[in-house]
Amino acid sequence: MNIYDISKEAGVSIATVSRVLNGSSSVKPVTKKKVMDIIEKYGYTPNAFARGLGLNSMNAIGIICADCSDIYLAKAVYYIEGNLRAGGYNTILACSGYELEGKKSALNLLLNQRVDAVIMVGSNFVESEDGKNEYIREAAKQVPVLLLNADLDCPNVYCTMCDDSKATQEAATYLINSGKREILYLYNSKSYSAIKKLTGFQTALLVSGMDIDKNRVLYYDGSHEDIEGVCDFLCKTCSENKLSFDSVLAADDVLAIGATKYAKKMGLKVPEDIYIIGYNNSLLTACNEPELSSVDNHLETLCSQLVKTCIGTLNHEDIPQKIIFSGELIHRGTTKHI
Amino acid sequence: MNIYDISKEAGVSIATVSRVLNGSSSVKPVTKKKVMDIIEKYGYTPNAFARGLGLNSMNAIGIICADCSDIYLAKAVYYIEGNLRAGGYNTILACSGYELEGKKSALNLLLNQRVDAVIMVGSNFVESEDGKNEYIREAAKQVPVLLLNADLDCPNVYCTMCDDSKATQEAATYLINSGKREILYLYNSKSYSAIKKLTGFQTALLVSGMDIDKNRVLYYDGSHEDIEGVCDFLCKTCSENKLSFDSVLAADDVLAIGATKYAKKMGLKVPEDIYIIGYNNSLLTACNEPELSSVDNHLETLCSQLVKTCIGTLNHEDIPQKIIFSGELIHRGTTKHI
DNA sequence: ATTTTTTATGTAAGCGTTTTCATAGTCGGT
DNA sequence: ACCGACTATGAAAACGCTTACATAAAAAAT
Repeated sequence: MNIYDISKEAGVSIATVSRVLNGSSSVKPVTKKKVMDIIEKYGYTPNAFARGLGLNSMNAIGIICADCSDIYLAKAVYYIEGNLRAGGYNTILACSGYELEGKKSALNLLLNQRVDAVIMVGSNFVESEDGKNEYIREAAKQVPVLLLNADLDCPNVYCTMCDDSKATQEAATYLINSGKREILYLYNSKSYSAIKKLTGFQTALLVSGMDIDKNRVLYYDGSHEDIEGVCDFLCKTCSENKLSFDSVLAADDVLAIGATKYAKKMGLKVPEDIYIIGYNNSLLTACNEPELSSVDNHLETLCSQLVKTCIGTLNHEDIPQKIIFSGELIHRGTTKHI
Repeated sequence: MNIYDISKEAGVSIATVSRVLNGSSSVKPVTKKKVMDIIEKYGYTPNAFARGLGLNSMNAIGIICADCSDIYLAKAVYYIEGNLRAGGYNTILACSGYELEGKKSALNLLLNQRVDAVIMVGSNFVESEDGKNEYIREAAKQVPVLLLNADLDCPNVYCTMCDDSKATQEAATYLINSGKREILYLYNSKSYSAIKKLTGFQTALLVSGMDIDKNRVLYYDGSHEDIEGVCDFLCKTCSENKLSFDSVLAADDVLAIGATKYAKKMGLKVPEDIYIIGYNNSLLTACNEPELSSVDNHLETLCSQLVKTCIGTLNHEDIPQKIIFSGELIHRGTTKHI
């Protein structure tokens, strides 16, 4: 069943059928109805390949994320997919892993599929070391590239992000204002955005006239999901360095929950003895005991804006290259809000 | 840059270039190298649409899931995507929501994209009421349909699943053998598979000569992620019905964690006073306190097998229509293993 | 009534592959 | 040296659509 069959049955040319399908130029209402009826009768749908060949577009957007099973990235993919679908676009998904090679090959895969644009989900896509971002610049020469929670100056690259630096700074400032003086900062990534969060933390300390104690800035090198691993890591590191702290600011909820476990193991009471703040405000916050205070970065809004930007550029609208939202500290049981 | 440009530069016909690209029939090694060199020189990649038109396949598989931000479904999507990519297939993702209409339209979307096969992720895709599964049967007339954790008898539909009924029965039997007599069963879906789990639970009771107390089989109608909601629901329902129980078997980790919250709220000690068992063995088990015992259904194995089946059918291999794995109760802090 | 403008439709040329069929070239066997 | 059997290659059709251009029909203007 192809466009010829339809045109034959309707007694019109294939051009007319095509016009009906695309609703583009003018077709007499009578003709339109006649064609529509036949189309419905046979349940005909145009061949996407042929259409793609003609239009050089498949109405598909590629999404790359490192790991779509990550609780935070999965949410992002979900929101983005929904918005894209609502906008008439399909979503081609590629998970790349966290290594550069994987990212490059996932990107090539999508470009070969002739996606109309590429959305890269997650701060881990922009490296602090700029040379490593060359592959993104290359891709941007072919199609618009949209970054979620990452920042890269490059033509045809559009960034939608939360100001993680500011949000982290605010969270840290809250801890300081609550009288905390021994804040442990926990992070698990060295992406551009991770570095910015760290900077935000340090800025808060400096602004308050506090020293930055390098021992209290810990990088956890394990799996992004391994809560037990975080706890063990803290046990080991803290006993080795005889490290104490009165609060934890984590770059991620998993880290924060690991820290909660550790604190309890040490016999500390949360939040009486120690405050703990996570980041992402994920489902996990509800599992913790007490429930985890966490920085919310309005993921749903970010994603909806990102897709708007995406579709906007595809329609050749004039679109700002960077859109920055603010984060917000959500107070729960692991901090006492004054 | 298209196949003509390559052929011209290499001084051969486009047919030869095509043959080199597809590695199909015989091409003289010298010619092959010559063509390859030119292809690499220009970084040429064939146009996916044109190829799709010719082959009537884009090497893409459609994945439908209700909600790819669900912690369990996201994992499934992740494993499937990885396996598909390793097998040379792309993944087109469509999230359908839990309503029938959404499922139908997501499916149509994918079929219009001319995917080579459709993978439906999640037990919620097969309804107990068989009429509602007609759209799956229709789809199966066009392309192979692969179901993860769902069961449907239909030509060209292939099911890969965990025997949830048996696994649930085993978990319940464990509780009974541990001396529990007032087991609360908690569930939140009425999919085919959810019903089978419930049946497994009931079978365990019957086999042990226990009565099925309908009051202790609770259906939670709220969001799949709302731990607090589950807790509230239990507070309300249990106080209304003056319900007590000495153990909880939940169809899902979120439900189980909600139950843990409730138990603690009531002043019960876990596991001393009450045992709790979840289902899916997700990341959440590690957040609970004590850590949640949960039924693992070997998702990674399921997914890898499902993709094997998928690629097998596409290669017209002889493939069994149903593959059933066993689940396994993983013991952690919410049960005392004897 | 005639000319001009507008609207509706058809014709045919791409789009970039794959693949069938035909043909030229190569090689071993006689 | 010649024939048959392969092997390597090319020419061209097919895939199903979009769209620029051409044209016929209808409407508006004179």
